[in-house]
Amino acid sequence: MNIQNTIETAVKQGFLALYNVEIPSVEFQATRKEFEGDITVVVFPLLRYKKGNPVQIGEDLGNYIVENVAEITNYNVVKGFLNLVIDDVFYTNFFNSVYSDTSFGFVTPKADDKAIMVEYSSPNTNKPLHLGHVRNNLLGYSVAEIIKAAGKKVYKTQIINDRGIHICKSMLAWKKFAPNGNDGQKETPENTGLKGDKLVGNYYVKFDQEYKKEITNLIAKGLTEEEAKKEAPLFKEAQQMLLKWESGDEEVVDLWKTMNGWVYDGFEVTYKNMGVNFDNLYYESNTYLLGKDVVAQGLEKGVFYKKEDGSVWCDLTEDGLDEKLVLRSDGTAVYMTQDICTAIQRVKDYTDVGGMVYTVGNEQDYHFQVLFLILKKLGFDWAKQLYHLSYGMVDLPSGKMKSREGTVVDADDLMVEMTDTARTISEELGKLDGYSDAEKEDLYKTIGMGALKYFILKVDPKKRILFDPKSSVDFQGNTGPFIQYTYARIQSIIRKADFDYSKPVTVPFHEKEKELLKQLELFPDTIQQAAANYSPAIVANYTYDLVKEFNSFYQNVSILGETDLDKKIFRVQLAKKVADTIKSSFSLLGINVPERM
RNA sequence: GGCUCCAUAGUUCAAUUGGAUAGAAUAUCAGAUUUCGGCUCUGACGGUUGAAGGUUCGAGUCCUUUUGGAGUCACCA
Repeated sequence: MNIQNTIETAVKQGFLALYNVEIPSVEFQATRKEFEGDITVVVFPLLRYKKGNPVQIGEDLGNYIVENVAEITNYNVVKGFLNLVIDDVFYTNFFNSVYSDTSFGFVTPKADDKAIMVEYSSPNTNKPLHLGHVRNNLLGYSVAEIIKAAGKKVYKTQIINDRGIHICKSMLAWKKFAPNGNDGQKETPENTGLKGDKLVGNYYVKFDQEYKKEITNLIAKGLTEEEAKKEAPLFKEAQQMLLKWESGDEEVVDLWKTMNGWVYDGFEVTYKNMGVNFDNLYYESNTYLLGKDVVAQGLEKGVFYKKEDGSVWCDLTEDGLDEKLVLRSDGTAVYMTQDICTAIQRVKDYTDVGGMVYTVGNEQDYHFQVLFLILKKLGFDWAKQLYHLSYGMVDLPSGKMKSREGTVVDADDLMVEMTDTARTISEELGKLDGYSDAEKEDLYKTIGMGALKYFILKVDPKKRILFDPKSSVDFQGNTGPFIQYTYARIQSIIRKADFDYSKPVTVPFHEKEKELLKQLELFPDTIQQAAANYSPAIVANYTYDLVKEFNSFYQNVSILGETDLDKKIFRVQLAKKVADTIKSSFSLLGINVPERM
């Protein structure tokens, strides 16, 4: 039973005993450092149930709690804030009970609990991943890990947009414009050494360039821009290709398979470097034809209605939204319909799924609002547990990223750049004697990726990020490497602690030790809070606070230099627990920690 | 134009979801340590929380109005 619950019960009992009034809940906060005490009961809200002077009520409650709760030794009241002092014994017990708990803060899911499916990444297969995808991947992966740690079963998934006109553009451009590679054949990843997604991406850009030329020519011949866009031969050809693909034309489908294969190989490398993974994949080419059933179902239930031209709509005007098309007049499905079906399909495939999280940029806020509402109207019980993990754009100082114009920060390039920066800095410090080259490279990657991931994840998801590749990623202050550094330093201490420090001890606390213990105690609650808010930023900021608290302790207190054996043991244990907690909480962000750096 | 989101120190971010004197980092300046690991620590400087009203014991947070920025409003995905 945690201390807060104990006090809450006591406050309720106290209120009943003193004023004969029942209260439903009690509000807590951590006591501010300038006041004496460890936990604070906010008295003001209680005035609703018992009119009176908040200070007097605080005094009464304080008295009652000190008398009735063993762990509380003292109290004071400032305005309407009742500060309670928690006995050291409580913290000693707390520490000894979690010290060797390797899953401290993590909750194991119950067998019959519903699972959550977390979708993220979901790229198009016509271009490489860029900085925007990096934010998406890091967020999605991290939120999945956090929800898992908070006690829910999680499936990580993505839907791959592998069909549509955009794919045909790359295919067509490759077919028409690809020069021959080293072996005399048309360019492939094998004969050029290019990463598959890069190669395909180049042809997507190529298409756009040639297309623009055609448009310009047509406009010069007197067409309007609108007309030119539709009449350009390349565009018409791409449309033809899509029709062929849809009718299962063998040549087109083969090319599509080949080129998508290149892209998947390329993506796999990027995902591996980024440290993210998926439990299953959905392909739009498999799901885009689903839908007729759902439309029929919706019509039957009266959720959808048919217009004269045969198109099917969902009227959401009562909920303050628009009418939404779910089936074109020619009988084909739109994006929304596919999303409805994919959601339903997932629950069919994984029957324990009770909710879903969609990691998609905030430009689709409206889309998901509509999607969730329609699913609710269709009467699925899991529709209440849908969440759109919406995040802001990642901007560059030079302006928006546009993949067609090539003004993007490529994910692979970015990761290489981060690793290089880490290498430069680490080599200057030169603390890596005895490390093999491979170990060093591994470490540089850990640090570089740590910097990148922490930089992106520490910010609230819905805020936009301004990313300056040159100066934004720092290695000092509130950064990943700063935290990794602290971890490595603790490991150094542990390596040097060549005595048996395994036994539980009871020692009087140094002020800094108590602060650290308080911070450690917050960890389980932090995970729950981060899960409830779908926010890795909460975990990141917690870790930073923990590290700051540790550094303050480290500066003020000697660990291995302590002469009292029990104190020395406790300090090593405490340092170790802090390191373990850094490691756990960083694992929730997908960040590794080095033993040395 | 309708709807949604954002705005906090020069800069990058916090603020326990309505709680105490709005906190960190960075940059700048001053100091401590020179030892478990050097990227550690302490302090100073820095704010009318975009603006104006309102709600209440109490507002960065909620409501109204307003300014600026972004997104969205396709038989595109």
